[in-house]
Amino acid sequence: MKEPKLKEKRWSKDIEKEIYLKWKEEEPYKFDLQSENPVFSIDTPPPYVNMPVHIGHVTTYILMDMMARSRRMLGYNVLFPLGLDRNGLPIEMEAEKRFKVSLTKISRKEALKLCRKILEEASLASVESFLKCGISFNSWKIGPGIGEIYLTDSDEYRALTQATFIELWRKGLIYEAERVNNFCPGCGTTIADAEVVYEEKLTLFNYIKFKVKETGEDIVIGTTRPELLCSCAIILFNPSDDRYKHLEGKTAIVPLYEKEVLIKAHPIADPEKGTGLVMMCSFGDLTDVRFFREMGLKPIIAIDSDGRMNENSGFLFGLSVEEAREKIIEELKNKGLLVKQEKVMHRTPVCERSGHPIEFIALKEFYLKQVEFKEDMLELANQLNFFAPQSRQILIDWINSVSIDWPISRRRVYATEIPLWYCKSCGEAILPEPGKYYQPWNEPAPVEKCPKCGGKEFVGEERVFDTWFDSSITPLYILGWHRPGGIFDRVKRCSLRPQGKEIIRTWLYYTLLKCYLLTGERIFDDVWVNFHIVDEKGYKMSKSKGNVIKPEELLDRFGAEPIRLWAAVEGDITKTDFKCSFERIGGAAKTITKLWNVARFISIFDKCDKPEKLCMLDKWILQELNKLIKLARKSYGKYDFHVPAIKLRHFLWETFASHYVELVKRRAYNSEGEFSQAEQRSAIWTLYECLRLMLLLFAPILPMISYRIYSVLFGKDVHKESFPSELPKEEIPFSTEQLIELNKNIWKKKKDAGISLKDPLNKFEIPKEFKEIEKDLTSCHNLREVVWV
RNA sequence: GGGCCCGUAGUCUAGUGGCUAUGACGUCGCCCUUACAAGGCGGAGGUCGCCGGUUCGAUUCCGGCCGGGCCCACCA
Repeated sequence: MKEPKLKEKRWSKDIEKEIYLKWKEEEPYKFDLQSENPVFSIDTPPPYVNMPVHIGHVTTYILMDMMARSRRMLGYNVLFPLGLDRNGLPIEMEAEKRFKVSLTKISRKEALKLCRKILEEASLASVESFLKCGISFNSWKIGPGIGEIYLTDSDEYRALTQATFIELWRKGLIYEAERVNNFCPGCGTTIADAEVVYEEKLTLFNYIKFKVKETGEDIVIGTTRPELLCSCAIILFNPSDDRYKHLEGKTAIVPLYEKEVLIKAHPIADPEKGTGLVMMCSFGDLTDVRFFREMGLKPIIAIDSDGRMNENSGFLFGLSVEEAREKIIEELKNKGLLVKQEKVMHRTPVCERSGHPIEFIALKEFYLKQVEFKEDMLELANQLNFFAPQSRQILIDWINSVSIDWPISRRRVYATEIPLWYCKSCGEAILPEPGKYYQPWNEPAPVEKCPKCGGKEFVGEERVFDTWFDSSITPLYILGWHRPGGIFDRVKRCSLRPQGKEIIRTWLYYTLLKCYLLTGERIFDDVWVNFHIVDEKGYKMSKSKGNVIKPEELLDRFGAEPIRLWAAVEGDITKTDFKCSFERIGGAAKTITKLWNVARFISIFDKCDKPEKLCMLDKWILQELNKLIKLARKSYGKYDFHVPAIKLRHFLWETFASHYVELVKRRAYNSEGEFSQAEQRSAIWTLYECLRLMLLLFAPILPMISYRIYSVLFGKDVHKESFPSELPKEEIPFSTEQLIELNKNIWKKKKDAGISLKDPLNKFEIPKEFKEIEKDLTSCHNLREVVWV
């Protein structure tokens, strides 16, 4: 027997390693600035550097890689860069935890030093995992070039963030205002609505006794925020609530503080809630804010920007909100003013990053106008192609819910600085020229004299940007907008934004908004929105649940190709979550082995040229494969790898391996000389041709195994080949189903007769449609006599 | 309270107004048949969530319900 040209007995992650290290070294997927081909650009989500890579990242980047690889084979010049997010609170929070300091309480330079330390230590684990997965990023080097790995805290990136601010400022789209907004005491900064999430928390609903001044009667008010008693401005009941009609216009006395407040009917009070009486405090939530504004009530601010109670709260002064709540409850209890307490589940607004409950505090912040652009944003949302189409609605719902402009300034340290200085004498804001990275707190103003008053002294702005203000320009950055050598002017927009559905209201929305305000157009053609990877039981993976599956663990156990096949075969992640199951990934690994074995078998034969005329059986299998070529071309273009992967796998195991290979084997060997040389050549050529086409179809999904087999057997890089076009149509006298049925019948008959598959069968009836493949049939099944029917 | 999505064998999944509902994993039985036992062959397993309607005919279209997930909203 001949030696297979594929030496290794089976596929292994060691072979994978050889290949990805070679790719890392040679960078075969480098973005080609000279190419004339149409550009296909992918705005890859930049993962946070200091967080461990989640299996969800790995899976979605694998799917993005399939998109990149298939577009390359379809003739596009693909821009597929990796970015790493290094700005903002996650870094700062880790620094605070690790070094046990509050970054806002130490010197700014010191604080930045600690953050840089965290960043230095943050291993490039994510980069390493992506490499092992065979992801075809343009480059593995960090740098400013188009396609290179970019860091969101690099001077280049921050300079661009600042340039966008300067431009938006000049367009009059940014203003500063003091208004009550979401404030996270944990982070010590204002945050946007998009960063607020709600958590069901068990809270005590406290029933507190007030006295009515005029009648001396007691009334009872339920509240979850007793610590705000000092800021109580009015007490409301519903106009339809007969229990309290007699209280209209009377005065209540706030317990402990002995302050007098009005009692009034107002539809905002719900008779069903608590006792039907509600106290309005400044501020328990944003409704209160609105209410105070509408009623012209003067708010009493009880919580300061450090999250502690201020002098207005009297005996609670200096306590944190939680401490204050405990203390005041204690005090109310002691004085017999607390009637009862109920435990209620309460939807509490918390900060998405720190998990700290939100307070409502007025601070001066910069805002980017967005409310007046809602209609434009809805229009953009309708112009985009969403994959899956249902995801569009999530964006539309969010746009419709926008009610205030976007607060973009933050009182933190490790983020892009707001590039502004102020004249010390007249307060005029001084804007620098765009194009450079500025640190106003650390460097002199860009002007000598104030253009307004001629003053010569300036003070630098200390606030920084919301991280989303940085993240919302990734497409502009990767396309090199406003950058020499960039391709933005040529391509105008980014082809594809792939991202998770949980960041539609932040990353997608803000990117569309900002790029629209800057360029006047939609920045993407397509948006691909993915669901998530959950554990085997369907629960979200989290550290606290201890159900996190690390990608490294999977890569170690299976290698990348089985994970990649699983990612395609498991389901449609734009419509549903994937359950991560070792069993299923292991199942995918079998297909990798099968592909390897099939190729190894074919590699036994010496490749030959295409014969003049192909045998009917060979024409048939090529027509079968042609169906897959058609399907894959269509589906890959729509980012659907699921259906083609399933069909490809089935073709490989069933149609090709079980039926075609079994039937053609003896003709390919032709060890007894029963076939002509032309017939033998037809078999061998077709085996190779099928393998070649299968590898081309599999290449975007299984890049490493297809790369290896293709280079050994065909001497070329499969990823530099064009995607196969449809084959010319041939008439086949029998159907695939008929043929499979026929084979199965013969196998079954032999089995029932208790004879071996290679034993002869004396008489067998075969439909005459198969006449043209008679020799293959009789030889394969060892049929002595065929009765044609 | 409003909205969106989902519901097909133990698990995952394809699919369509019409043949006996697709395929995989798992499971059971038999088999080392010379590429592959990480294999081959064969079998079991389903009222396509429930109830109505449209239709000659519904898993598919429509309405309602139940179950699951997500998002939004002023429940103090």
